[in-house]
Amino acid sequence: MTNDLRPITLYDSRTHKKRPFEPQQPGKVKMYVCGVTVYDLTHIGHARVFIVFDVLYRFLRHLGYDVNYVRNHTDVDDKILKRAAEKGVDPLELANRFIEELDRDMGQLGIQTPTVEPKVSEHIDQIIAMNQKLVESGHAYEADGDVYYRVESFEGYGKLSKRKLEDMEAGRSGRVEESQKKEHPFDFALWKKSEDEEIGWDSPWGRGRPGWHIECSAMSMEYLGDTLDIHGGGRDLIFPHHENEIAQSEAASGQEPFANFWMHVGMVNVAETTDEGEEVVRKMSKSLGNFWTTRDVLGGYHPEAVRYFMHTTLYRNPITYAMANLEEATQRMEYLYTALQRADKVLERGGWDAADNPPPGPSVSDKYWDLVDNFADRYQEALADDLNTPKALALVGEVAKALNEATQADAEPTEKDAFTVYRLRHHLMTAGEVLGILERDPDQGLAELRELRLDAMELDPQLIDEKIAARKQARMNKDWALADAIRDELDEMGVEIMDSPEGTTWRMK
RNA sequence: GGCGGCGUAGCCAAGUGGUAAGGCACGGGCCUGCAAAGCCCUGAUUCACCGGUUCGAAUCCGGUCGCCGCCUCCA
Repeated sequence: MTNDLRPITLYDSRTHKKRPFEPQQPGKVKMYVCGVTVYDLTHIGHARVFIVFDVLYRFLRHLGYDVNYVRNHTDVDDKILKRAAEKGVDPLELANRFIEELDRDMGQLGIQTPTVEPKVSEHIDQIIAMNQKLVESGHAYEADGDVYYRVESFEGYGKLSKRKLEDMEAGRSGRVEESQKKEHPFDFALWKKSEDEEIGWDSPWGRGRPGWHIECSAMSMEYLGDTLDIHGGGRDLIFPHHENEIAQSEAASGQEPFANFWMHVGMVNVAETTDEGEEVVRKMSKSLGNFWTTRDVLGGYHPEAVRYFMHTTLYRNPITYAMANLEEATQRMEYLYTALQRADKVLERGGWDAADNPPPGPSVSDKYWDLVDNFADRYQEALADDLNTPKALALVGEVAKALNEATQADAEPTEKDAFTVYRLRHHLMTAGEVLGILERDPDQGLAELRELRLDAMELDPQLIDEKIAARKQARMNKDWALADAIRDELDEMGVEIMDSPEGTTWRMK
């Protein structure tokens, strides 16, 4: 029954506190996440946000919640118009192209498709209707074909970002839009007049296009109603984007709050060396030009390694993108897949397999009884605490270690041993499903992981296989000197070999 | 100037009142023809610093220092 689903706790950045998450309708979650303005390839800051909410989406459904997850594409925006003009292409075509690129990258990362992915260009009517409502109620005003939100008309303005209009220094960031048309410097555009050559739609205020913030209000309310259970996005959207969404949405609907929980994902930082040779860690951003595209990162690292890396830090904290961290994550993925591979081999040795012919239960070795029995609960508890993925990974590591320990022996396993391995393996797989890792067959996963490094070093796997075959021959002849020489040769190529009863496997160092 | 966050072992990183998870690196051992992989053992009397509250604080309060983010492009 939906009423007795496991409760979870989430940190709400509006109230700056963790509190029990209670959807308005028991068991049904309305979640809206701000997507990307599609005028370029995504960077890994975007990827982090997508991964975080993907895990939340997976976890809620894992617990049995019914989740209505809406994540938008902003396909009408001045940055898109600018880029399209530079390239001499149609803005919507440009946007669609980058939506396709985004889908490709996020698909590779194993991001599950949200329930709805609305586009601004397909919701112009809703945006105009909301603007009309705001103008009629005095929260917005028309000025020479533009429509502006009147921030002073909304008492709660600043409640999310905890700032007061009078405390803010207009122009502090050097990005204030000069406009004589506005009544107040912080009034923001709901609708912008379009010049003839610009994209535009007819409206009560003439031909124009939506401003930046209004689309999220209009589209979230279209699909999820006046009050969202969860609204998420990157931390840098708190002000002004989410602040403005609150002002628009609450003023338009008369309902408060617009969202019960605000979740904000920490920034991805990048370490750089200054001209003085100093190491500094700064936020990755387009304007600083220090960003890595998702595409580039996936060219060098496995998608599951990228996900693992993202899970090593709490989603609210900043994370530093660095090669060493991605390499460590890669190593951990290899460790986890190796544990699964060992489990499969042990089951096979006993005449069973995990899929069609599992070992009979329910008896489990005493040593692992607690772990097998409590794992699911402990794992859920970790994630139910505001998505504590580092803790979840610690538990995953615990199961993998137990699995490795339980598969130390080369002997044929007893029924009890095999069933223990089978259960531990199952837990590891289930845990992986929620985090979006370990979704490949172990052999496949390991092959993919090493393939990226193979490519990086421009090595031919066939050559490696040949050398391993030669070494096998030498070992059968007990020509240890030759066998070791071949191994050293492989080692210099960065190839590490592992002998086991089932034969020799290898991986990239 | 305003608002917010962070500072935990060599490195990464959980823990927010009950006596410091986990990972990487390092060292020792088991296994191995030798290795690797895997397994076992090993590391903070201590959580930036100072003071306070408390039977008890990394966790709460006050102050100091350092770093970062936002203040209408930003995930």
